[in-house]
Amino acid sequence: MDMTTHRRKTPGRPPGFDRDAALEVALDALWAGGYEATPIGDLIARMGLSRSSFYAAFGSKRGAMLSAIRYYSAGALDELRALAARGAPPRDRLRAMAEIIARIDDDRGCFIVNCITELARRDEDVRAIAGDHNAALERLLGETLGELDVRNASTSARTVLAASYGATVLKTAGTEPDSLRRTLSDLIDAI
Amino acid sequence: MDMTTHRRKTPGRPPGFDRDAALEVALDALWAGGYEATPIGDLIARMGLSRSSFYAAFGSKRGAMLSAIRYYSAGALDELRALAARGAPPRDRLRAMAEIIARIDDDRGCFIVNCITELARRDEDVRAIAGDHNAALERLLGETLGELDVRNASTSARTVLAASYGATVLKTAGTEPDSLRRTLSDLIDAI
DNA sequence: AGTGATTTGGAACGTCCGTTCCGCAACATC
DNA sequence: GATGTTGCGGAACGGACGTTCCAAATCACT
Repeated sequence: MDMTTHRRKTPGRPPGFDRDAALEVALDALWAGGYEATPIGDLIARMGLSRSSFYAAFGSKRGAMLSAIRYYSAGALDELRALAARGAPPRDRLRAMAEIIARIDDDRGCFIVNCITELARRDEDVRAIAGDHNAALERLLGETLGELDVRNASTSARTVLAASYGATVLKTAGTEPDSLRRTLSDLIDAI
Repeated sequence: MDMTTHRRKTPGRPPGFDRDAALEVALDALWAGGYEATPIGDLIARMGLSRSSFYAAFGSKRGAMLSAIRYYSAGALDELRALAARGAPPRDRLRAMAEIIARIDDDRGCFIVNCITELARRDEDVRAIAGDHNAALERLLGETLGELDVRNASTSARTVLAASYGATVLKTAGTEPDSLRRTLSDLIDAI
């Protein structure tokens, strides 16, 4: 049966900030500083909102972190899907995808990798989100690899993913980005 | 010319703990909990020494962390050198080395990888130690790869290292260890 | 304009952190 | 046994942390 009563939209004062814009700033800060090492005061200040608004919107520091991870994952997957759908030769696309996954051009490393190593062991929600993200990456790489005549695309996909994640780590420890780009490129050529 | 004065050994009360034993406990705790998330109180309690002794021995939490990283690096390199010197076929040795590097059987991941992603960006000493460690790993893998007739052993060494580090990360996020063992094994077979 | 729901700014809270400090105990040396 | 040096136990410190709370401000809707 239909509700005959008039459905009101939310009354009261509307929020004075864009949630996604704030989330992007939060991602930036947490990405650069890490979870534990980023005080919530700095986070809130950079987001440009008050403590009340922050806690109303995200519930807790951990809540903001989880939202930031989901936000990053969605953005990265979009970027990679667009890359995978291009008309370039499969190996060229794979190279570009690997470099995006490894964040070769960003000196903060891969946010997902950072989250996994810092949090996934003690936070099952982080682990679940990261696991889904990794599975999606593997699937995406596997699809592009499938366009080549390789014996088993899905096995190679995991290899490329692992090498990309490892490259991120090596880069953070000082290995030259160009050198790692070559490493990933050579691996993809060898498949 | 000789010192005619009698050289005394250190007077006063000798320490009541073994520095290396304490360091091993510190490594265990920091490995399991991470740097920021491990309170120094827990650390000291598990080490079984008083705050005074801790600060006399390591100077600070960061000092203990740096010592723990060096301790881990030395131990891991010893383990790998012993493995590399075995009489088994090169690829078998490489498989064993990759699994040690990736810490496939330890659910805390690779301590060096954890340190890199959490600390290396903001701590140049950590970055330097980790960089040296990675270079040593690459050299060790390259030597064993050199026993095979591969085109360029050093390039492949970096690939194996990156894949091992990536495997550690994937495992922490939930990927099955056996599956990753196979991934690393396949990669080494394909070289 | 009045009403009610919601956001906002900022003070305040209790807790936990890493580190320092000090009096006493323990040991080597003479 | 006396002396000098070091290690030890534990209280104490200042500051920073994540979170809560409340009065005032703001807006949608009548």
